[in-house]
Amino acid sequence: MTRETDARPAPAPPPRARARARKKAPPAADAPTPRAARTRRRTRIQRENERKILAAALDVFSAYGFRGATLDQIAERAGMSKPNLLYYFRRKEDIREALLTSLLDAWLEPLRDLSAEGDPMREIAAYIRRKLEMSRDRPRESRLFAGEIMQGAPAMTAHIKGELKALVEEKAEVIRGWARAGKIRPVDPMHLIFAIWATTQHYADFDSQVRALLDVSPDSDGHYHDAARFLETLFLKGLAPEPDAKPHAGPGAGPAPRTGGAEGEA
Amino acid sequence: MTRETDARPAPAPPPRARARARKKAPPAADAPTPRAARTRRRTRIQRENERKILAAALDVFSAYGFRGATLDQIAERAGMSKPNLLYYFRRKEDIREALLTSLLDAWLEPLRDLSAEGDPMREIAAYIRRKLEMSRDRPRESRLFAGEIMQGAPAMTAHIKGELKALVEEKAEVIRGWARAGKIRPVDPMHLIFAIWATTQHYADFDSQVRALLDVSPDSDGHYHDAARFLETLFLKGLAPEPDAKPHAGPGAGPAPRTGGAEGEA
DNA sequence: GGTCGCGTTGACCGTCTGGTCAAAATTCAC
DNA sequence: GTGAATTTTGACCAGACGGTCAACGCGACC
Repeated sequence: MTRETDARPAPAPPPRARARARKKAPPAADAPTPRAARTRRRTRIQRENERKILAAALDVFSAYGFRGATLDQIAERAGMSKPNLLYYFRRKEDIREALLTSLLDAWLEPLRDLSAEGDPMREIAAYIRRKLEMSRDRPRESRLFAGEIMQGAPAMTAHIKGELKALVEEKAEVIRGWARAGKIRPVDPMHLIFAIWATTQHYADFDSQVRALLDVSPDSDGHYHDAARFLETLFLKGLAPEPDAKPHAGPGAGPAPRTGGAEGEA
Repeated sequence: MTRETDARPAPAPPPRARARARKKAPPAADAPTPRAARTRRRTRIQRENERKILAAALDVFSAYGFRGATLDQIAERAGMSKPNLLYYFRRKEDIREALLTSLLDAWLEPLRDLSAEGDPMREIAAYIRRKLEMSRDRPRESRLFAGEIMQGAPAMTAHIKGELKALVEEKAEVIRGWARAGKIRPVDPMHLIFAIWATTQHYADFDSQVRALLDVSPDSDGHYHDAARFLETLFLKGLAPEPDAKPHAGPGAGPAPRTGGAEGEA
């Protein structure tokens, strides 16, 4: 299976230069910009409608996936006609791009806040708590990203290999530092981060299953409390340094080996 | 957002009883069975082609999601024409159903093997190991189920509320028994199971992200070794009973409570 | 070697869907 | 108020997609 973007014969862009009498040459020939972006200045209406569209797209994409969502659905939910929607975003793909980009930053905020200065255990506990709150309060975002990545992240590889990777590596180094200092058990920080993502986002991404198995109604949040308790126990006890932990006094315990997470590993 | 199955205006089944001269009354009027199922006996060819179709569907559904997959794609991958495919499964939806049902059992096998008789820590470690191996060796299945559940599990609610729930509750009771016996830290067993699912399946479902962040090429499995080490540490240390754990001396604190099926459970 | 049920297919159909276009409606600065 | 710029829309389009149908193999058994 190829994976890749949406891979498929490709809808073959309708012969853009359709033979229909092209009265006046289009301003920018084949401009890939939506008409709205070609105005003198960014208007209030533009900002508002773009916001409405992205909000609607979040709803629809997160519920049905990119391919499963239709422009009509998004347009309706945004309270406008499809051609109008396409006045602001020339292609469905552009909506996806804009949506992902606009949400990614906020999504990574909790990890960004993980501070080398704080107490390791407290920092990790806070990170878990915040991630879990995000699953509870913003499940659509979680599912949106999950869906994207599951399809091979066609529209996100750049973000992942760029900002995300940089951030994750930075924080992995922080965690490694804590381990060297004997503040936490020496574990592979990358896999620790994955585990925190997986366990917390699980409650948003697989919400329907969680609720079915726990007998929680769709309008209750009760189980998040238990989840928080469990996860805090698991990670804090799982990461607590051994009682006899020795702060690794390596000769010039300088900058740790570059990532890979494999210290004495592999 | 409604969620539900694929929710949407519904493709309005093409007027089945199209006015085209209906020469002879159809055998079963409006039979919902594929033609292949109406033969006297199940032939070798039937078994073979159904297998091919389900194999192809697993590839395609897991890569593009149900809505994203097309019958043409599945047919091509199964090495047959679309009408031929529809000779074996009358509707796309039927393929989904058959596929999910045929895979669910094997998917739950590792949990089924979690035995009340074994040593708790060893049992849990084995479960994690097997789940991780499944992510590595059968990522398509993982993504297939993940995609289904993320969309609200339209075609799986029965399975989830039925077999899965029964199994999970049975095993939760086993874990509860271990906790009562002081063999593991007293934790919410449901959330423990979720955490194991989440952390292990993460490596299949979010494979593309994991590889990008870890710099692992698509044809390498190396990182699964580190993942296994990390997860084993996390869960075993996280669940290890406190040193001063007292085995909850119930009346006749004999051999660990039978467990097996749900004891005091619904 | 005929025949009868199983298996396969090319040609189609109706609908959906992403996207276009020309023109009408609205807004806004002056 | 008015004219230019911006916004909105109804009517369309072409390709994709799920599904149907009549008819044509085909092979196994007599």
